[in-house]
Amino acid sequence: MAWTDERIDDLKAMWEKGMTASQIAESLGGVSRNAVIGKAHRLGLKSRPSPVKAKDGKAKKKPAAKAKAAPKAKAAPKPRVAPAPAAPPAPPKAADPAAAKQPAPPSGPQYRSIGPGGFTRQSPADQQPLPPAPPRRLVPEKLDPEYEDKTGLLDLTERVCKWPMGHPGESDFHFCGEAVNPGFPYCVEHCGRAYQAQLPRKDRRPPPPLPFGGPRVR
DNA sequence: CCCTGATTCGC
DNA sequence: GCGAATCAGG
Repeated sequence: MAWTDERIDDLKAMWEKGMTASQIAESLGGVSRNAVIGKAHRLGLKSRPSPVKAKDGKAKKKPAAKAKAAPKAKAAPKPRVAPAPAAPPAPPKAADPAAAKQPAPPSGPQYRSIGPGGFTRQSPADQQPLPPAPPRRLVPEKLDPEYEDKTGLLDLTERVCKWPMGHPGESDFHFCGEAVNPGFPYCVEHCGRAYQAQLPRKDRRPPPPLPFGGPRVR
């Protein structure tokens, strides 16, 4: 992402407004916190309460060219930004009383596998058919105070589980909010639901019929 | 751990 | 010029 005049103006305004580099980076989009800080300094915007002391005078030696040439020795420098999961999130299931009880102990073959984050994929035998979507409300109803402290849209960060609970627009809609399985958008439990093991093709059962013969059109 | 800003230096 | 990597304090 290039630093257009417009983005630079936004950066300046936000920086001077006291927003943190992270907030600015998120707001601008397409740049990291480091990029924002680096740019701010290049623009001469510096100086803000920094947690790091400005050690002066003595012994402020940088370890100099330390390791900069050398660290390439590290075979796998881990990228700071985790790649987005290839698989898009599976559609969340509604809170369904019937689904609360686990199915009887599996009598059929079990297909399980371990996901890349170490979670156990849900066996197809355990998979619940998606219940039909309830009627949707287009405008959120008034927020139920009971859910005010639940994880809402604005509470989502890279490290909380983004698995939706309930339905958007309803008063009890919120997100799981547990600590994520590192590198994934969901907690371990919900990774197991989002990334599911596949049956061998030949054994695959046809998908349940879609309600009223087709996807909804909005 | 999480956050923060500062700095360096390969590109 | 850019920003990832790193540092260092809270």
